[in-house]
Amino acid sequence: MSTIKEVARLANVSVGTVSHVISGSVPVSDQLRRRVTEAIRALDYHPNHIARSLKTSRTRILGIVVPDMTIPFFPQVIRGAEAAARKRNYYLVAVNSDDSSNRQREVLSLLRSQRVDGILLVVAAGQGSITQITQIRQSGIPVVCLDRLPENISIDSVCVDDCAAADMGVSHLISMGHQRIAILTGPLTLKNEQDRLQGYNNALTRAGLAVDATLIWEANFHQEEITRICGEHLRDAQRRPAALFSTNGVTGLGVLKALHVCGLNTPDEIAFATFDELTIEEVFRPAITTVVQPAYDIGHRATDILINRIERCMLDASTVSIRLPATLKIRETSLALAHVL
Amino acid sequence: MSTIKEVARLANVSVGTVSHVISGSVPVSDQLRRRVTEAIRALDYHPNHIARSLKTSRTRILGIVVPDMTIPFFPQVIRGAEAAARKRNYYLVAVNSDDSSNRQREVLSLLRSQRVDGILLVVAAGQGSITQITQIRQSGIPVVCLDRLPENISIDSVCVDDCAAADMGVSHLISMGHQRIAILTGPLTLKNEQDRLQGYNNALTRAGLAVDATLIWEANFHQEEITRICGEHLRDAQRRPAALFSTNGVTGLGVLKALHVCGLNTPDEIAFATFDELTIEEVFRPAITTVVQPAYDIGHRATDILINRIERCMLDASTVSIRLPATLKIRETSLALAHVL
DNA sequence: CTGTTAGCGCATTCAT
DNA sequence: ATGAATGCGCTAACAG
Repeated sequence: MSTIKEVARLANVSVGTVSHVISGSVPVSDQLRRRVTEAIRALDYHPNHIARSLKTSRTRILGIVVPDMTIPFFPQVIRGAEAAARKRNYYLVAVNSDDSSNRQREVLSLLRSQRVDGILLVVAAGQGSITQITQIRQSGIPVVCLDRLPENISIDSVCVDDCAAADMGVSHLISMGHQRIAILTGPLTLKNEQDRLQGYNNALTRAGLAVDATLIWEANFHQEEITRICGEHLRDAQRRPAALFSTNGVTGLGVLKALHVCGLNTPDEIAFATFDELTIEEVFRPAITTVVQPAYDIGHRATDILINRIERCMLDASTVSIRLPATLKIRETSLALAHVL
Repeated sequence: MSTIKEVARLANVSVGTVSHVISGSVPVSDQLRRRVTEAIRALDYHPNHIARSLKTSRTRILGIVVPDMTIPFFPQVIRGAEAAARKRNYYLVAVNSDDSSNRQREVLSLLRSQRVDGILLVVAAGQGSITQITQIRQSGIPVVCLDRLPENISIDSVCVDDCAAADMGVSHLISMGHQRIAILTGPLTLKNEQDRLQGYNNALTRAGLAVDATLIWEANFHQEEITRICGEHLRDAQRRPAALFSTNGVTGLGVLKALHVCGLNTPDEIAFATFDELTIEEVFRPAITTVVQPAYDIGHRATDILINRIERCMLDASTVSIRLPATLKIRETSLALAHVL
């Protein structure tokens, strides 16, 4: 790897001049500029960002931490963030936290050690995120939270309007004639899961339906457990709800697996709607009624806010909390039951 | 952000000593060690990797470049790579190339400028990758190619045994009684698409079936175009094949969309098998017969080889080419046609 | 075992 | 408009 010094020697100028033509911050005569660019090409010179960052203490790199990139929602968020970063001349690196607070601590530490200019964070499900976030911010690195918001901390954030989105989905099920509607949530330690549950409550209440605690099923993010938990509730035909709403893609998939295990058909035997697209609805059956989050936009907006913070355009602005609307895609699984019609 | 100097001052030792306790490479007395670790905690000190790397010219960071993280195959590869990297105390950052040679040049340049210790590359579909790879290797950064292999260059690589995998899928269709079998490929400029086509040819030939050029359909990676191309071929009922094999997940999805547009049912009107899982087969219909690649393993193996190269365990070893076997998941879409039975 | 110091590659004053 | 010199934070050699 050639250095700026070698370029300077070949072009027969000083390192300062090379630096100037690269940064463009100081005028350089055409002749020297040409000599320098030629030398750069000849040596296949790539400026050492490491050295540059050590000097400037800025890396133009953003980090994004997500629980698990194999959950389809997150790559979309990342793509949105990447696009926004690119537009403003930043790069984005993505890492997984495995939804583990400990691993999250590790990757955040990595990002700090790498001196990324800012961090986009989808917090892990466990405890301890607040301390981690506080430390990072104290060290001067801006953090924006996406999708999942930590509680008891004032921080820039971008996510869907969870309460309204769940309300919309459940209200739709109600409008299709269903009354006994169950909800399968992720861990309720997560604020956004709580909010989605709240939306469910709101929708029922507004429709004059009683909220039945036995129809609120809390799960986690482990596929087998979700399926087991859901299956247990569905087994008893007497108690079985007319419709089921799940608050995220992972639990949604668990619902489908549980229905499959129990030999239940949707929508004939039970209606179903979920947060997050589970598959390509055009070509696969059942076509699932879905509350679709603007994943790309969430990533994009969050990144814009983050870069604003970094570049001090928003130094004294108070916390920004963006709540984006979700979209309801009505499909087959929420059709009214035959015997209700 | 505190520095090693501040830690040294607070612990009342020299910076050298602090460095020694952090690296563990040089013995330090228990007393000083304790003082130092306390100071580190007190100051919430995070070593500046930037400065360290400038000194050591090693970053312990690996980069992986994939065409598009939203294609489910790639996150799995990345996870495998991440796990392998973590085991050997490296970190992994992932970036997208958008399957564009130009963008690939940009991100590779970024990775070089960041001085990553090694690069995992799934080459973009267009031309120009070879020059890019050659330059990187000349600069001393090891590169391992995954999934897609560039031609005319000797380089470490890990991918599925494309020819055998396609052969397996097509042979299965033949064994189900199909004779007129079409293949929908991605761009044949890609070596692995060529190999998969070769596997198709081999399977037909071995079965004594003629290879019909009008049944070889070449597409690209653009969803709408794939659907259009496939739809055009399927429209004519006279010429329609009995079965269709697609060589990757993106074209596979295009097939399903085209079938949907044409109102064709699989397997009743046309059998179908594809490379790569398109959805969660347990719960969605149609359940598609699939050639499943060991995506996680591909990432894992490639990363191991890369780190071996980096750490010189394999300095003079010749090029390593790993070919992993695929698995055939036989499901509904490849059932024999009713009128054939 | 512990302290001192040179220098990694670059951006940035400050001279000229 | 160009060049020379300084130091970012750290590691590794060396000295003690």
